[in-house]
Amino acid sequence: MVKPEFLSKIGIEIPVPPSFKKIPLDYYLENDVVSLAKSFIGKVLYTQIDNVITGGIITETEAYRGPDDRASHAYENRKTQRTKIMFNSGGLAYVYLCYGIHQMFNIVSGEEGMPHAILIRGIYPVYGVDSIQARRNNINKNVREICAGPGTLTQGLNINVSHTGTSLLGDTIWLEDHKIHIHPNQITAGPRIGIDYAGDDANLPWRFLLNY
DNA sequence: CATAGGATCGCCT
DNA sequence: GGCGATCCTATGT
Repeated sequence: MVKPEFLSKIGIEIPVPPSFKKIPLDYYLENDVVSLAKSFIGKVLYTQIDNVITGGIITETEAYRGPDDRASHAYENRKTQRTKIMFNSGGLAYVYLCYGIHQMFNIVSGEEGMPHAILIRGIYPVYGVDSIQARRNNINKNVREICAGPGTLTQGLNINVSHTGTSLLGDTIWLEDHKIHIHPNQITAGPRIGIDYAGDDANLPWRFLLNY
C-alpha cells in the first residue's frame, strides 16, 4: 500500500477504487463557476475506457466564465460548432484539441444557456496507476508528475475529443467525492495559464492549485 | 478557399 | 528557459 506524503496528510492511501457513487447533477448546475472550480480540488476523477478503470485526485483546475470572460471560448456568447456544447446545462464533458496535439478536458457547468466550463489541469493518479503510466509511454517520473498538466492527464485517463458531450453521470467519465479533506490554506489561487490574449482577464485569480 | 494562432508538452541546451 | 511539433477552429475574402 503506497502512502505518499501528501496522501498521509489528508488521511487516505492509494489505491482509491471507485465507489460508482457519482457526484450528482445538481452539483454541476452551480452558476458560480469560480467557486465550483475551487471545490473540484480533492474530488476524484475516474474514467472507464477500453474496459480499463483509471482515476486520480484533482489537483489543479481553472474556471472559464462563459459570456464575460475574454479567456473563454464562449466569450460574448460565441456559439460555434466547437463551443455549442458549453451552452447545455452542466454535467457534460467538453474536450477540445489544443496546439494540434493535446486533448483538453473541461467540465461544462451552470444552468442551461450559461456557457461556463472548468478546465481540469492536473490529477494525482490513485487507481489503475500502471495503466496510466503505460498510456503515458511508461514515462519515468514520480507519480505526482505523471498527470500534472491538462494534456498529460487526458493521455493518462484516455480522454479524447470524441468524449465531448459525454454525461458525467454515466460509466465512462465521472467524479466521486471521497471526502478528502482539503484545508483552505492548501489551495493556491492565481492567474490562469497561457491566456495572454485575454487582456485584463488574464490577471483574474481563477486557477486553483493544491499545494502538497 | 486561405490563413493565423492556440486554455501544451517534451526535448534540447 | 527556448523552441518545434501538429492540426483544428475560427475568421475573413
